[in-house]
Amino acid sequence: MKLSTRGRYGLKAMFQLALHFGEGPIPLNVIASQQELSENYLEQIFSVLRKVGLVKSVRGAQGVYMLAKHHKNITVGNILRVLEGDMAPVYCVTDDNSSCHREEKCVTRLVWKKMKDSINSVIDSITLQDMVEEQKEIEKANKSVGGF
Amino acid sequence: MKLSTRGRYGLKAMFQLALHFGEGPIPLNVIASQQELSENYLEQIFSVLRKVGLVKSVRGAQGVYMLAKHHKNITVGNILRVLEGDMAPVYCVTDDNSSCHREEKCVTRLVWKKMKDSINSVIDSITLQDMVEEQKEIEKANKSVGGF
DNA sequence: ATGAAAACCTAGTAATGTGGTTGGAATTGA
DNA sequence: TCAATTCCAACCACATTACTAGGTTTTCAT
Repeated sequence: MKLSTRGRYGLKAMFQLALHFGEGPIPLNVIASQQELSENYLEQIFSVLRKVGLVKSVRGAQGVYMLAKHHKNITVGNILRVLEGDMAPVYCVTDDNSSCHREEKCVTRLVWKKMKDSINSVIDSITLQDMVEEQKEIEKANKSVGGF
Repeated sequence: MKLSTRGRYGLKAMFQLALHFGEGPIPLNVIASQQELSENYLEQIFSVLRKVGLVKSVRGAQGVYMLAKHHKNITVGNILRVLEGDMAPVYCVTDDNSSCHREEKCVTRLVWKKMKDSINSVIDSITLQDMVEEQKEIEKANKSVGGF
């Protein structure tokens, strides 16, 4: 029951983009080195994010990535579902479930359903903007106690 | 972000034990064939469940497994945490987290924490008894519409 | 124009985890 | 005593993960 690196790296990188939203877009190698990730690997992740319209890119020298829309309109759920697939604990409660002939009569399925709904309700309620604001709070708190 | 078969099979099997709580214990091969699972594989799962005290066993011919305590006192969370490990979406919010030098200052960590808490709150709120009662409800509903 | 820097793309690959199987030993009721 | 069952340890094939490698394309700066 663990997320893969795709979801983890992807969210972290998107959060970085959101943090520097006003200050112009960022090339990928900067994000990669900030987060100590492989640039090539992060590229693959961003390729997916771009194709679903969560980020935009500018090609060529001085090329960059940027959020495709305001970070208040991007939720953690948007990102994770793209990178991890349907956020369901078992396949029989995914959106594209074709299997599971027992369907409704299965009580364990109800349990999985509750887990799924709970997970999605959390990740859909957190936007990148929420995270940015939280970050600013933390920085402020640290500064007021003398930093570090 | 999927459960492994261990968690899925384990919960289903424990649910079977709970369903037949009054009617005496059940040998593993019965459960295995009911759920169409490998008996040997299920044994490995029950070995773990026994060692943590969720089930008891009787050895020898006519050997059986039974719940170690009343099914109202066993939650889905009890079972899943044993079979899947800490139900956290990433390692940095597991109980035995030794890594993650950033610790408190990390906003994404707060997101993972919320996911973890949400998941655990769901699975800890459902007991095997709840599932048994739900099953009885379903059966009753089916019967009253003419069965099948 | 040209070179460098970046996005973009595809294939391969080592390590790890998953989901078992195999084959037995120990225990005990009939 | 034998058959049924729990118990145990090792092994194994396959899939997935988390990359790396090595390019192609695009575009800016000079």
